[in-house]
Parts: sequence; C-alpha cells; structure tokens
Amino acid sequence: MTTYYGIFQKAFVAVDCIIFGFEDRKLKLLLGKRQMDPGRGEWSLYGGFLRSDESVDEAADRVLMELTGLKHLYMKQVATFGAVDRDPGERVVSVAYCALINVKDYDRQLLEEHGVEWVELNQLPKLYSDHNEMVRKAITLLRKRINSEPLIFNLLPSLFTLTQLQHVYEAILGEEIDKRNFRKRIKQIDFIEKTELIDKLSSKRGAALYRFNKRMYLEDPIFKL
Amino acid sequence: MTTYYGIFQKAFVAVDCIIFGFEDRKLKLLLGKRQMDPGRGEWSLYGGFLRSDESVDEAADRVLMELTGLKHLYMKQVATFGAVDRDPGERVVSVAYCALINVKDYDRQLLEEHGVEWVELNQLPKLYSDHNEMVRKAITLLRKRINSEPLIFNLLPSLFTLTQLQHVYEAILGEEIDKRNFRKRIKQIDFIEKTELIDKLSSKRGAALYRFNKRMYLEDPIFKL
DNA sequence: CCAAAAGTGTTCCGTCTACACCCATGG
DNA sequence: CCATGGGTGTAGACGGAACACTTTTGG
Repeated sequence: MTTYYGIFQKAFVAVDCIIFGFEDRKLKLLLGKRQMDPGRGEWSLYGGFLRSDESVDEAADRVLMELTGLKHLYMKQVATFGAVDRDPGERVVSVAYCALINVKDYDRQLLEEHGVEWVELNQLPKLYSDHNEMVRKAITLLRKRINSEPLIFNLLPSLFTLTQLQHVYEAILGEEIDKRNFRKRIKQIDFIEKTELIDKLSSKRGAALYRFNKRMYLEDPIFKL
Repeated sequence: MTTYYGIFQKAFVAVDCIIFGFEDRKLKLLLGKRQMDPGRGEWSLYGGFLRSDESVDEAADRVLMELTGLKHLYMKQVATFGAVDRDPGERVVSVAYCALINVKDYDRQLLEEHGVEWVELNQLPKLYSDHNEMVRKAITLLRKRINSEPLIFNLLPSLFTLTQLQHVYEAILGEEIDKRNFRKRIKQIDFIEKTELIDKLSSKRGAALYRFNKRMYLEDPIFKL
C-alpha cells in the first residue's frame, strides 16, 4: 500500500459505549470490569477497537451488538477523547458513543457472559482512564437532546404508560415534574398514540398503554417536549 | 515499547478545522486548496495530523495556530469522521473542530502564505472528501449553541455595536430578526456592557460600542439570548 | 374499606412577537 | 436638507408553572 502520510504516526482508534438503561425509576449504565491489560479489573465502559473494514460508526454498532445481541439501537457520537496518556500502554484515541436500550430487551444471560452489569448512575464507581468524563458528557448531551429528539422511547418497551414515560424523563433531568403539565404536553404530540390496551401490572386501576408511532414522526419530524 | 493491542490495526488521526469568520454581514469560512496528494488542488478545510506528543485538542489548537498565528481561539469539537474510504490513500480518522475568529484579527499576509481565503458560506464549493458534511454539522451545532453560549463575541472585535452583533446573529441563524426585540434582550444581559465609546465608521450619527465582560460572565455563567 | 396509582382543568404570570416613528450627523 | 443608520415602547398573544381532588380496584 502506498504510504502517503508516512512521516506521521498512527494511533489505535477505539470506541467506547455509554449504555443507558432504565429500571426502578432509575437511570443505569452497563459497566464491566476490564478484562485486558492495562487496567485489568477496573470498572470500565464496554469498548473495542476499530477494524480496517468498518467505519467508526459501524465499529460502535458492532461492539454494542456483540454485547447485547441487539441491532439498530439508538446510538450517537458523544465526543472523541485523545489525551496523550489516556491509555497507559499505547496511544489510543477513543470515540465515545451513547446508546439507549430497554433493559427488558436485554438478555440477562449475556450480562454474565460478558461480565457486565447494570449500575445506578448516581452510584457510579471510579472508572478506567477518562471513562467518567465520557459518562458526564453523555449525560449532558442526553439532557440537551431529550426535549428536541424522540430518544426517550428507546429506554422503554414499545408499549408504555404515561407514568413510566414521566419517570424516565425525570430520571434523565434529575428533577421531579408536574404530572398534569406533563400529560398536557404529551397530548399535543400526535405521534405518541394511546392504544386500547391497559397495563394492570403497576396499578390496581390499570393505566392506558401508549406507543411511539415512528412512521408518523418521520412524516413530520418535529419533537418538542 | 510494549504492544498491548498488537493484533489491532492503527489508523492516522487527523484534525480538520472549520474556521468561521464574519464580514460584510456574511458568515465566511477559511478554505484552501489541498497541497498534498491525494486530492491535490481540491478545495478543502485546513487540517493536520496528530503528533505523538500532543492530545487531539492540542493538535487542533496547533493546526489553527499555524494557520492564523493566534492562540486560545474559541474551538469546539464537532464530530469525528471515520468512513473506511473517506481518504482515498490511507485509513484516516478525522476529528472536526469548529473555530470562530474575528476576521480583522487575521493577518492578511498569512492568507497567501498558506494559500487560504475567506469564502462565503452560502457560496461554498464542493470540498475534499467529507468536508462538506463537516461544515454542515458545524453550522447545525453553531445554531444550537448560539443561544446558550456566549460564542458570538468571538466573531467580532472586542468593541462592537449592537447592529454588528445583530448582523452576526442573523448570519448564523439565516433569518432576519426584529431590531427592538433584539436590543431589549441584550439589555437584560449584564455582561454585555455599554462603553462610553462611539463608533463613527458605520454611520453618521455614531453608534455606542459594547463589550463582552468575560469576568462578569464567568461569575454567573448563564447565557440566554 | 382503604391504600395506591390513574386521570383530569383552570388561573396566573411572565415572555415573545409584532409593529412605526424620531434622532443625529456627514456630505 | 436629505439620506443613512441609531435608537426607542407598547399592546396582545401565547406558553409554562402552580395547584387538588376524584376514580378505580385489588387485597
């Protein structure tokens, strides 16, 4: 292969996934203990290295797929981290990605196979290298985007109650909000559809189940919560 | 050096700078013709490669400093671009940065030395590789941030008139806004200070010059335009 | 029958928007 | 004296925030 840029040094390119889930009214992150040196045994985001036959975005998808068995998950670039010594062994530039998944979709067996577990966001341990900063940035981004992008639905089953939706919203923003005002706003959004189905698990009275109509959203992709 | 991640392939890491300036009521970009293969002669953002002794952010600063002679310019990561064949010769992953500079601060001689020039944003030519997409993302980001971060002042001299400020604002948003409403909002912002100085260049009557008081902003860093 | 969650409207206040005229001056 | 850009206020519309009680039903 011709080496056009021969005088410059190459670096390893990694992707790290900040994987958010929602359970018990709490936001959680999927974390594991590092299984390779350097940093073996430290808490860490799940990541992997870029291969030569895939784009960086594809690498992130692949890594997440390896971990969860799920394809086409919501995934967005957070930022790229490139401090000289962020990895003690080699020069590694890492692109952080934020993913949102529905905890219930996630095969519990895979948790153990990959040595990862759900950790509450507000009980986050010290993570390997600059991973804590990656998480901070991801949360900041999430909070900014939650009101202008329909990303919240990725943390819920396809059918959900308004109370669940509100709990996710509150968990991301980190503050409680008024039930009536919240429901008023939701009613104005056409593509959040009420179904005929009733959820009887979380209350005696039962709560109406709603659904995010993606097709309808894409026809008029304006989201304002 | 120990090679921990030896089985993975490395890539070149580049930085590309989307450099915005403001002149004649227009947003402009600093662009040049590529001086190296592949793509020699094509319009291109100004960029460079990551060195082993600098972080990615520092690389972006250095590249911008080489071009403009100015340090500590406003600079933010836009996104990382990593398509497999985005560079026809080698595997290059590029981190795009957005910079805002005051055109008047820029030494016109350096323009020629580096073979770059100011190009109006709405007359943008086809650029090398994925650089057009980088520019699109940078503008989107700029528009989102202009109302919540005091970045607009980086495009102006340290003393400016309200009309100039409004023109920058309109150029970024791409729409005209009401003068009285704009000035009303500005008056509520403490750290945009009116000075005793009068600008007589742009009008016969003269216009009051204002200044962004960074110290005051940092004491209470809330910006809402 | 009672605990627990679902569901529902109104009022108030502050913010955004639309809109038109006088002022000061250099040429 | 007039063309040019600088500077100013108000009224109406709209949207967000605060706020409390009734309903249903499983246990």
